[in-house]
Amino acid sequence: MTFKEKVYLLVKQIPKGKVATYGQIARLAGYPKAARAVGYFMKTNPFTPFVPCHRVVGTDGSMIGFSGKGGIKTKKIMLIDEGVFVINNKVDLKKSKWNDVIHI
DNA sequence: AAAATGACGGTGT
DNA sequence: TACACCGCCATTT
Repeated sequence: MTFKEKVYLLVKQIPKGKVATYGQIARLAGYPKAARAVGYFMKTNPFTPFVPCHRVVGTDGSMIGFSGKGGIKTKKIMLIDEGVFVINNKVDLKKSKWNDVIHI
């Protein structure tokens, strides 16, 4: 199992209505500082329909990346459509972060 | 094999 | 709070 495959598996497990950060995926995959590599995998993901890369955002909820059609706007719409709280191009991680243990 | 690139993250100013 | 730098990893050239 390579780091790359772990990343894809983790991203595939992100439930609808939740999002994860690049750093979080990297950490779960075993390399806490490989966030950049994770982003690279999302960009060149060979399993586009199976890997919901639009559910992966920056550590502060910033919607970076997504070079697809419509760019950031499309990503934002998709997330909102799934029930994720999005405010000003940023995801409300307090409510929509995946694997967030703390819940008030 | 070495250097450059990129959908990042943390720290400093 | 916002911007700039440096460090990290995998991939590409």
